[in-house]
Amino acid sequence: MDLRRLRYFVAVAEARSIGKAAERLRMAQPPLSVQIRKLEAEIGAPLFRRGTRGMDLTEAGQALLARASEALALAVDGAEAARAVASGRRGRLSVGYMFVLANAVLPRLIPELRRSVPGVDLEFAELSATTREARVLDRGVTVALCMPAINHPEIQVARIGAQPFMLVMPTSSPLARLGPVPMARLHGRPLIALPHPDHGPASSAVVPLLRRHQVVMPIASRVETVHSAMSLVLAGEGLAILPACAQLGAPRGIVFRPLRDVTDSLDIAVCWRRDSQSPLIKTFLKCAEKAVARL
Amino acid sequence: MDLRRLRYFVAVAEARSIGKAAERLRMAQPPLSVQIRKLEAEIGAPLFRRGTRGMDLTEAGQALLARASEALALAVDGAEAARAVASGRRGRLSVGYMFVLANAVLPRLIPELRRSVPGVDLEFAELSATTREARVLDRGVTVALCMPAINHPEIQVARIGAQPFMLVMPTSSPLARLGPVPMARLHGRPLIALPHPDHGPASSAVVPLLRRHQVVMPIASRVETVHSAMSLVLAGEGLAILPACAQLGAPRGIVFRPLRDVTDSLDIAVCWRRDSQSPLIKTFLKCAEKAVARL
DNA sequence: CCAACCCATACGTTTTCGGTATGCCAATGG
DNA sequence: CCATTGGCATACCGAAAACGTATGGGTTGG
Repeated sequence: MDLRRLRYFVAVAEARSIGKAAERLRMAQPPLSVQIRKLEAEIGAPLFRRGTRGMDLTEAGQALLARASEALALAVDGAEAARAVASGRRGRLSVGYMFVLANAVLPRLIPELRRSVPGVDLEFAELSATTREARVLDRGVTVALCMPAINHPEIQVARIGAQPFMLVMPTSSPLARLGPVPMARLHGRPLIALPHPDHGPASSAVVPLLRRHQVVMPIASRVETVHSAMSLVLAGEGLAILPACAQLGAPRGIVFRPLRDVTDSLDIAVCWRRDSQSPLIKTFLKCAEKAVARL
Repeated sequence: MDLRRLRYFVAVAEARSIGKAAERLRMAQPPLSVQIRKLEAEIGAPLFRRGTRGMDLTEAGQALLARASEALALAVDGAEAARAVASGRRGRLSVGYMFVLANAVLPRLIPELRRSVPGVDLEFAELSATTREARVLDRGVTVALCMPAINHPEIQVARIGAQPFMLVMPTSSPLARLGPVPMARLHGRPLIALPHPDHGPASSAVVPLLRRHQVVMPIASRVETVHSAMSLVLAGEGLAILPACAQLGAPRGIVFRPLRDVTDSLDIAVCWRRDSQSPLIKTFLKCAEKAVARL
């Protein structure tokens, strides 16, 4: 069962004549006649009534015609769909994001994406610090919006922005009355720590910052998300040092203050499998840069 | 875009390996590899990710796979459908019937047909004496249930029964009190005549009968259907001589009586185009014979 | 470091397809 | 009534495509 034969068959059925169909197919009449007879032999039944004034479909031919033209359309549509996906006009883009960035970035990013790639099915998935690397590697997500970037040889990273660290405390804290808080004022206070993804669960993203200023903060709790961190801060468990953008998701009763003479920041990055050939990645990158531009 | 390539593609996609797919397709691995690459060249995009442990569909490949397997299924289904129609397991059978036979034959015929050819779309169309020949020739109906048979070189006829002529009159007629009516009693009475289809509108189907018995009946009216004839008989316009089966459709106030010493009858016949290759005709013939058997 | 596995490439053989030439049949027209 | 025309079928040849065998290259696992 050859698709070419079906194409020929449909052409003959529509032209009601082998000669006319051959002309439209830009081929000679005899080989077309041969192909039609071969198709009939393959089916095992005549598909046309040969009249003296052309060809006419038998009922068996009509039954075949309906399916054949549909199959034909599906085949070309399949090819076109594959091309569309390969070119990025259609397809699926699964976006992973870390919760810190959700409030700050997604409201700008999602509409921008929908405008840029209207034919693409978008899917969003929250990533945790512990699973984000695996989700990128196993293609659970096409791209990941991370802070900080993933560090892995198979994963490509594009830095699209950064967020300075800020001090996070309850509104009632005496430090909240200050403007930029001197690092020295933090010495000895309990810290709600987020581990740095690259350095294991016992680490903290702000260890280098504290060490540089010779400030020691005992770690009161270790949490996975900025949200948890802010909850514990609100509960009076301690202070946190979080990227500025977390402020957008902060509950009532929490304030953010800059740290005086501190320029440390966490990178915002787009990460994807180095061997991913999805053409949507560069489009996504543009959208993400735009969304992060004036944070 | 070749259906073979699509078949190969689907096989490789399902086996997730060229080697395995080649085995299932009973061919060597290299040509299959070549065909897949040719398909990718035709599409213009890679359809598989080549890993060291086999092949894996890209998103473009997934988009193609859905359509390709559907197209494949449609192609084989089309072939199967054509075979089914050619063999008579499926298809359409358009049955033409003349009104005289409707009441007597259809109630038996239709259930019998539906049982015999359950996959076939049945269609019934009433035929008039003037158009029945044309409807068979132009394939408006596949078969025609006629009385009498159609007489035409292109039309094949199978006689499946006959109906004797009977005298039709109002219940109030004095002749209705007799048993078999002697032909001589009809002499001079007005006749409601049905034209014989073969002999033009000015003929009558009972001319030979009357002539043989040397009976003359002036023609009061010419009508097209037995129904009209009976209406006029009821209205007192004259007598009619109709095939016995018309009795089943007779209105109240009409009686049928046999004619003494008369064995003339009208054939019931199935008629179809001699060049029609519908396998349903012989099945229909069996059903029609059964339906007519004990009229 | 070698063996196993899997895909890609190369080349010769075979199948199949398309083109040209021609025959056959029926309908049409003088 | 014969010639012409229009349409499909058959025969043969050259070209293209596909298949099989042999072989190379890269990665995984022992």
